[in-house]
Amino acid sequence: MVKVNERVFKAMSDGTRRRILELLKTGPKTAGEIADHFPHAQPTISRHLSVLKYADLVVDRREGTHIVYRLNTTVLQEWLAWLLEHFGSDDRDGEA
Amino acid sequence: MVKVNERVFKAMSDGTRRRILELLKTGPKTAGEIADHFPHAQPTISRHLSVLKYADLVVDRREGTHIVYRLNTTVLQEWLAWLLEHFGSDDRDGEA
DNA sequence: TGCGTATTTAGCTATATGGCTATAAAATGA
DNA sequence: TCATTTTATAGCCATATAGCTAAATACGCA
Repeated sequence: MVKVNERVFKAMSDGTRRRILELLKTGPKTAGEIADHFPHAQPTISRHLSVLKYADLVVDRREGTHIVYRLNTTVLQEWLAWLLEHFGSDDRDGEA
Repeated sequence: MVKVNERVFKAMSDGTRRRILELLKTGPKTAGEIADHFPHAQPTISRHLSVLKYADLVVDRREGTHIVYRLNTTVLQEWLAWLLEHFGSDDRDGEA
């Protein structure tokens, strides 16, 4: 069983996926709207979305014909917190 | 020309390399000392070190027979800052 | 049911990655 | 110079990744 954290690192290691996440920061978007922002074929973006979903970084919900993706802010923030905990500079006040 | 940031993401996407960085947080180590901490063959660790070096996350210095690796704290911190800027939660005070 | 739209899945290719063993290279000391 | 130690490089293999096109699936509506 792969830890979520590991999947998040893999998901974040691709520039297109990071740009998808940044795009989703502006609000939920359908798969098609997302694909329109990138120079790749639509199935390519679909695959990126599934990687992001596997990492739990995004959540999808069907709405009629469309599938709407939105950021899973919680996982993203938890990942950032993990990073800071492990690699953040230790020059703060209450450092144990 | 690949941006450093991109290389950092790639470098960080591997668990062994992240553990090498965590190890180096405890202070500089020779390549051999680092390799001793992992269940992989020495050349495998050497390759991981070169990936970290390519991302500028570590710096090496020859000391006689040994090669001492140390964290490049600056790049790591700048990467974290970039991450926070792009993906950090915006629910802080002075948000523009 | 049948059609059109939206999206995913399948299947392919090319390249990248991470592991290994064997070998090379650099420094030291006899 | 030669042997020893330390580390890197070369070369190989298996798997993963990212891209594509073509086909399948899901839904809404006539």
